[in-house]
Amino acid sequence: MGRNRATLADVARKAGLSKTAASMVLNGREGTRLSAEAHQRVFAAAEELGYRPNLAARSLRTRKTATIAFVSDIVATTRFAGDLIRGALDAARERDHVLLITETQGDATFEQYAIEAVLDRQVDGVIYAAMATRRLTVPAAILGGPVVLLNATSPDGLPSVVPDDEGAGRSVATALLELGHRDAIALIGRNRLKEDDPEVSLAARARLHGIRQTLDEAKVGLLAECFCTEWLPEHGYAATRSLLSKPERPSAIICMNDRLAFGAYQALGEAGLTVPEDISVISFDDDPIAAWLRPSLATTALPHEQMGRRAVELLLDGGAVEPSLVPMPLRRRQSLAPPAG
Amino acid sequence: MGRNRATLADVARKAGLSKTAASMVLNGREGTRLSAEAHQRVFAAAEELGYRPNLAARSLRTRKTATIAFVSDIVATTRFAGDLIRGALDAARERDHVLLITETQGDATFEQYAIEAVLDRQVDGVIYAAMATRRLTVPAAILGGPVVLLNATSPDGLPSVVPDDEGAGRSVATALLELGHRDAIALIGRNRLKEDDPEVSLAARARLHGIRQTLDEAKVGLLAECFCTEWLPEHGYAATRSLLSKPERPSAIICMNDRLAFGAYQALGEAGLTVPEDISVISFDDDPIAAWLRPSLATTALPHEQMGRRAVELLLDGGAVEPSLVPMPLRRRQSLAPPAG
DNA sequence: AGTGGTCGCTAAACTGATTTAGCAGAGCAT
DNA sequence: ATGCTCTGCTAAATCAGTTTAGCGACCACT
Repeated sequence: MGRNRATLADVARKAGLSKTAASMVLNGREGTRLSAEAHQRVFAAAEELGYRPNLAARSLRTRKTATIAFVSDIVATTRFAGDLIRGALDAARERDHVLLITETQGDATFEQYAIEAVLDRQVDGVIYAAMATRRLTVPAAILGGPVVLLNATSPDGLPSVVPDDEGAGRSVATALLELGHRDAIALIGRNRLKEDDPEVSLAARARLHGIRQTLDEAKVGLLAECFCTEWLPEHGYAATRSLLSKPERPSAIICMNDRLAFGAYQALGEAGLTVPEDISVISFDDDPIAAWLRPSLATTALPHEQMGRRAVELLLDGGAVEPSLVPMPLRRRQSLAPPAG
Repeated sequence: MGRNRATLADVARKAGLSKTAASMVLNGREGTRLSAEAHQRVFAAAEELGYRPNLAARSLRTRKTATIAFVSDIVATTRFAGDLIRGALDAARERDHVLLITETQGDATFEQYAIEAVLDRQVDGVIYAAMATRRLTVPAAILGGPVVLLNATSPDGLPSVVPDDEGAGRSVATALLELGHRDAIALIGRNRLKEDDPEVSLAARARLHGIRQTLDEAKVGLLAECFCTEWLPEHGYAATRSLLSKPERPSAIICMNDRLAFGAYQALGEAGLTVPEDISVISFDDDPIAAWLRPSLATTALPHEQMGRRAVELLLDGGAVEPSLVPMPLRRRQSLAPPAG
């Protein structure tokens, strides 16, 4: 790769100047006293030779690589990871940086390896990303340089970027209240583990808190709360069936994520109920399926692209120490309507 | 990042030997005549200092960075990209390599920039990935070194890795024939653009060809073929409705991808038909939704993880010049049954 | 005439590794 | 005693940049 690239020495020779002069001109150093003509000659020579600096050589001296490590537990299993990466990629490009991506698969050995691999390559900083919003402890090895936590927080008070799940909870509840839903709102997706262990999830508790807070303020109580061991369609399906077997039918269902809502749709369809005429449904995440469902599903979007972007900004431009909360926009879609009759 | 790292000189000093000796011992060079005791001392010193070589310095000399560029058009918009990357990441790790990921967003300027950025960093090779299987022309700039095309082919005969869509077409048709479906099989997702322009898609034509070939051999003809301008749920929905409006009802539907099938499910549900008792459905891709649908959707899986892996193997280990076809396994699920009565 | 300052530029050191060329000493034969 | 080979190791060059220190020419001022 990159055989026959012109070097700085080549440029200097062609311009009839020293490497020093060429280096200074090309780096646009202030305060140098090189003549305008020298500038011309260097630029012309560089242009003509198609000169591009060898960043390995440069970083040996400057200890800057213009490279950021993106270390995450799992990139593949969620379709959100791509957005996180894309946002980071965009922001990095704008700052002339590039991303070295590694995955730990939640395995300590792999993690150790991944971190050594990126540190050996002298990255300028590390974005340590989790695929589920949670609290975690950062491996000591990366604390030697700038670190930003992405979709995670840590007890060490490192800079971090997380979605505003509590705000999303408020948006969801507010949307239903505004439509006139009151005491017939059901919630699907309660989960003790997710709610109580911040190392498993921060989202569950925050979403619940946001919902509760808003409903409390309106003096409205939940009609029912269904617990689910996982947030998968089959659990949403089962929860909805159990919900419908009770005497009081809900006017609206809040699902803790879109996959649960997907299951809920299936159960509602089988029960002959139509969304939103009989029951409104709203949820969290804005998974691609939310827009594909019939009727399309109202949900609050995980702002993953924004978050990835923000992480790079924090890392390179510095900024706030307290967790950076990225708002989750509400996507109003067809699954919302005022309560029936 | 990485302040205070011990250098080779530190190790040599501590071992009471020269940098040369230390370098040779640590690299396990054959044919050197350093004593067993010298080996001991170097290893001990390196261990004690926690020495890790500075790869920027090494690669300046060796012109190897143990880094691969992964350049793709779009990583974010498809949930498959993650699998492609994960496979590549795994294979790279096994070979002590790391991935530098960039995205071109299909924009020529960004592409130019991305390629310069990775070449400046002296990557050992480039994986050039497309998110839709298609034919493309590789930018000349990366032809100076090893290149592998991932999910794409090029007219230049570069090594490439693509899914075996034709084989998938045969699997799908065979599965239906084995269940006893004959002349009442409908196909949803014909698309002239995708079928005729290899720069748009290679999958559509190959899938169609595989299906046709198998049906022809069994002397079976398609009951109907629906064209769709895009392969999205709404188009599958519309196509299925038009299909059901005709007098002859199909016993099975082949959808060109899972999103079309998702739309088909919705239309079938509304028409009061049940899958698979009334109509079998089978498709391509193995999108996560395929397993979430009720009944779960039989489909042929895009082997993205395998493909990512294969690309790295081809790049680093060398190998076949003709396109490497990765099989698409058939996922037999609940949406298949023998034709009704 | 000597001193000091500015201008325009360069030599050489430096980054941290690998690699080439070769040196000192021991052992052996002549 | 000399020459030769082999052993065990090292000095120095090299990779492609950045950075420090400073050199020679010219001018102005006392």
